[in-house]
Amino acid sequence: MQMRMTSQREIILKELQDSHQHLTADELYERVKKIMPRISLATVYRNLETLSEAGIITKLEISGRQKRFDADVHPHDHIYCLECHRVDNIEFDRDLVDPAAVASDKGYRITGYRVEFKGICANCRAALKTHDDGDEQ
Amino acid sequence: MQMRMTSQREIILKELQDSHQHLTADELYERVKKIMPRISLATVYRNLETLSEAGIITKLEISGRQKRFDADVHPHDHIYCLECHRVDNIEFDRDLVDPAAVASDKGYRITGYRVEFKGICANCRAALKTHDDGDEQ
DNA sequence: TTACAATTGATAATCATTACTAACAGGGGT
DNA sequence: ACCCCTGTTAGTAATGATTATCAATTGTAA
Repeated sequence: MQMRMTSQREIILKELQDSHQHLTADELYERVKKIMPRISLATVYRNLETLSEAGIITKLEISGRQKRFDADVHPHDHIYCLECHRVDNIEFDRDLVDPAAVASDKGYRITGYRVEFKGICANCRAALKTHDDGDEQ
Repeated sequence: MQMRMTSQREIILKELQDSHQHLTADELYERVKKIMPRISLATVYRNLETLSEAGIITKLEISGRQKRFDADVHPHDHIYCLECHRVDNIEFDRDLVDPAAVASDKGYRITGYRVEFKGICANCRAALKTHDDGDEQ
């Protein structure tokens, strides 16, 4: 992906880096506006997308925009397909993760955690293989 | 939380259970409409919320509605605060999780995973302690 | 059987994000 | 210097998911 490092892009990136936080597009927009008052919110969104496609930053997200609901309430984890966005339960030995051993340094009281795998489901693997020979995401 | 098991609520729950899937509100709405054609999408949303508050179903979600961006691209995990929705990096030994050992049964090709802790951050713990003596979520 | 609170359907409003569009900017090449 | 090409921008409209509002309905309990 070609990408010119425009001044807008540079400021957005620098503000995110300097923040040492996980900012939303909106929060970043507010910060960048202080430096470049005429910048547009759309520009912030567009450049965050571009920068994360280029691997310069990371977008934190879950499977898609819509929330999903699960009638199974016992603690378990999930895997979702990057292609079709389906979500499946997954067997994963949760004893491997010890919340107590984590992040006491941050001062959090941990009440739970989830492990979330992503990949390509069987259906989509087959579909991709037929016409495209599956290289994705 | 008090809650009458209304016919709408019952059908919504049953459809979700019978599906053995992780449906979105919209998908569930489409299914429920076949049984109760005059039901409103808002009712579906409302009852999914109510049922998950009651612990009868689970809502799959990440910290809030907005996406967040991270200038740190090395593989790492996150913890977020249920109160104020802040997100912090977390040190977690990712070698504990072996993607290859997971979910081959489902036919997925796994390309990555995240571990996401939730809890109450130090700030919010302090704030809650002063007036409410912290019982939450 | 009246009286109150919870719930519903319908729809408006909100929020986050994406799409659109006309204007602008920065190279080449000529 | 001039034109052309493409990427990018600001501004704004449109979209999609979710939540809020509200009058009407229902269930429950006195």
